[in-house]
Amino acid sequence: MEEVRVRFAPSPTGPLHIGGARSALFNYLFAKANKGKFVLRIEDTDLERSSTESEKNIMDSLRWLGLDWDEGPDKEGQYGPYRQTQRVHFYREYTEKLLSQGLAYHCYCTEEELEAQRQAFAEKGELPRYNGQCYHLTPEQKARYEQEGRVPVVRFRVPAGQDVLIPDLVRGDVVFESEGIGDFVIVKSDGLPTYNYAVVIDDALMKITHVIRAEEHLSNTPRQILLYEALGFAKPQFAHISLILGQDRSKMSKRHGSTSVVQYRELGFLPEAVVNFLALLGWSPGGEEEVMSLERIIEQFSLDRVAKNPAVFDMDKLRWLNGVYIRQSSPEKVAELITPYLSQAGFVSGKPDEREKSWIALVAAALQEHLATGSEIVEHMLLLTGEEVSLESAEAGALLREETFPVVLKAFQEKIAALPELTPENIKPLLKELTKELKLGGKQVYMPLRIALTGRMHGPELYYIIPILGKELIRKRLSKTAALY
RNA sequence: GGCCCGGUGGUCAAGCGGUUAAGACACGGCCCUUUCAAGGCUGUAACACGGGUUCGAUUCCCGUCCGGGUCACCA
Repeated sequence: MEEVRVRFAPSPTGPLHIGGARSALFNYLFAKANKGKFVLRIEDTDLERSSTESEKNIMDSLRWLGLDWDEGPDKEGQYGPYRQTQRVHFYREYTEKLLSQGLAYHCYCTEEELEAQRQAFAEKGELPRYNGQCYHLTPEQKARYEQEGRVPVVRFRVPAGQDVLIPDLVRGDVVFESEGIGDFVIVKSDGLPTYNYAVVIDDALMKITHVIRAEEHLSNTPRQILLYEALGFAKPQFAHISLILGQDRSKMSKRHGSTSVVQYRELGFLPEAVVNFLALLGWSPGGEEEVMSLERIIEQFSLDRVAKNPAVFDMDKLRWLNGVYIRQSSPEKVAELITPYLSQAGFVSGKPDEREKSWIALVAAALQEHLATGSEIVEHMLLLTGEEVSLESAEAGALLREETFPVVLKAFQEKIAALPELTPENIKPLLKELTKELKLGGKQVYMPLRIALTGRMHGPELYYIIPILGKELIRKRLSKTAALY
C-alpha cells in the first residue's frame, strides 16, 4: 500500500485564517489516521502579497494548534524545497515540455484586449473567457509583439468538448465541461507559475496522494485535472471540504470578527478547544462524543464522515467548549493561561514574583469554573482589586442595612485580624464558626459580607474572595462600605 | 448571469426506505449550592416546497425555491 501523503499549502498573504486552520487540521487528521505524512508547502508565487511575517505567523499558529508537519520549509524532506519561489526550475522544465508539445502557448494580449474579449462574450450572453487568439500567432507576429516590448504569459490549451470528471471523496463524482473553461494562464509575465499550475506540479512531484482542501477550490479542480493529464502525472484523490460560514451564512471573512488563529489565541482560547471545535465543524464521530482530544479525534477520523454542507461558525459553542477545557485543566495551567491578561491589565507585574504567583494561583482557583476564555479574567478581577466598592443595586444596599450585620462585621474583622495569613483553607472554617457563634442564618452572614466586600450579590466563593483581597484591601473596602449602612 | 456544491430545530449535528427523528450549544423551568458559575433533571423547537418511485419516504429520482462557492497574469 502506497504511503499516504497530504499537504497544507497556504499562501503567506496574511495570518492563518480559521478556515485555513481547519483545512490544515483535516489534512493532519487524515495523515495521522492513515500513518501518513503531513507536508507544509508555502505557496508564495504572489510576490506582491506574500510576506515572511505571514509565513511565520502561519507556522506559529499551526504549531500552537499542535499540528506539526513532517516536511516543510524548515524541515526539509526528500521532496523539497517546500516554498514555491524556490521551485521555479521545476515549473520551467514542464513549461518547456508543454510548449514544445503544443499543449501550451505564449499569449501577448494586453489587459485591455482581454477585457474587450470578455465584454464581447458577455454581450453575446456567453461565458467570458479567453478566446484563444494567440494560439494562432505566426512567428512574425510574435516577433513584432516582442519588439513592442510585450512580455508574454503562457497559456494552457484547454482541450475542447471534454467532460472533466472529479472523483471527490466527500462529494462523489463531479463533472465539469471543458467548454466552460477557456485557455488559462499557467505562467505569469513575471515568469512565476499561477496557482493552478504550480499546485499540480508540486503535488505530483511531492507525491501527494490526497488533496484535501476547501470547497472554494472545487471549480479550479477541472483545470488542474487537465494539467495532470497533459503532464502525464498520476492524479491524486480529491476531497473538498465545505466552507466555514459567518453568522450571515457567507464565507467567513474579516468582517465576521475574529477570523485568524492568533486572534483566538489572544482572546485566551486553548488550542485543544479550538482544534476540537474545528474538527466538529463538518465532521462528527457518529456517536454522541463531543469533547475529544486530538489523539481521540485522530483515532475516530475518516473522510467519509465529513459533511458536504457548509457549517456556520458558532462562537457560543466554541466558548462553551473552551470553558470545558478550562475546567478540565490543572490549576497551574489556568494560572498560566490568565497570567498574561493579569499583567497586561496591571494586576501583576510583567514577570510575576513568587508572591504574585501565589496570588495568581488563588485567582485561578477562584475563577476556573467561571471562565469561558482566558481574557475574561480581567473583567472578573475588576471586582476583586482596588479600594473602591460600589453597590450594584438598591437591593444590595438593603441587605447591608440588616440589623444583624454590624455584629457580623465586627466578629468577622476580629477573626480575620487574628489570622497570620488568609488562605481558602482557614477562611472556610472561619465563616462556619461565624454563623455558629452568632447563631445566625447563612444568608445573614454570607450575603451582607459579600456585598460589603465586593458590592455585588454574586461572585466566586467568599473563601476565595477574602484571601485574594488580602487584609489590607479588606480593611479599606470595609471602611468605605461602612458609610453605606 | 453561466458552471458547480449544498438544504434535518436559531446553530453544530446523528440518521443512510419502516425511528416516539438522537445528542450538543443557545434559550426557558426545576433541583443542587444559604450567591453566581459549574453540575443534575426537564421543556420549547427541525426533515425548504411540489411531483414521482415504493406497501412505505427525512432517506432514492426529477423540478421549484432558498443559500453558498467560482468565473484574474490571487491563491
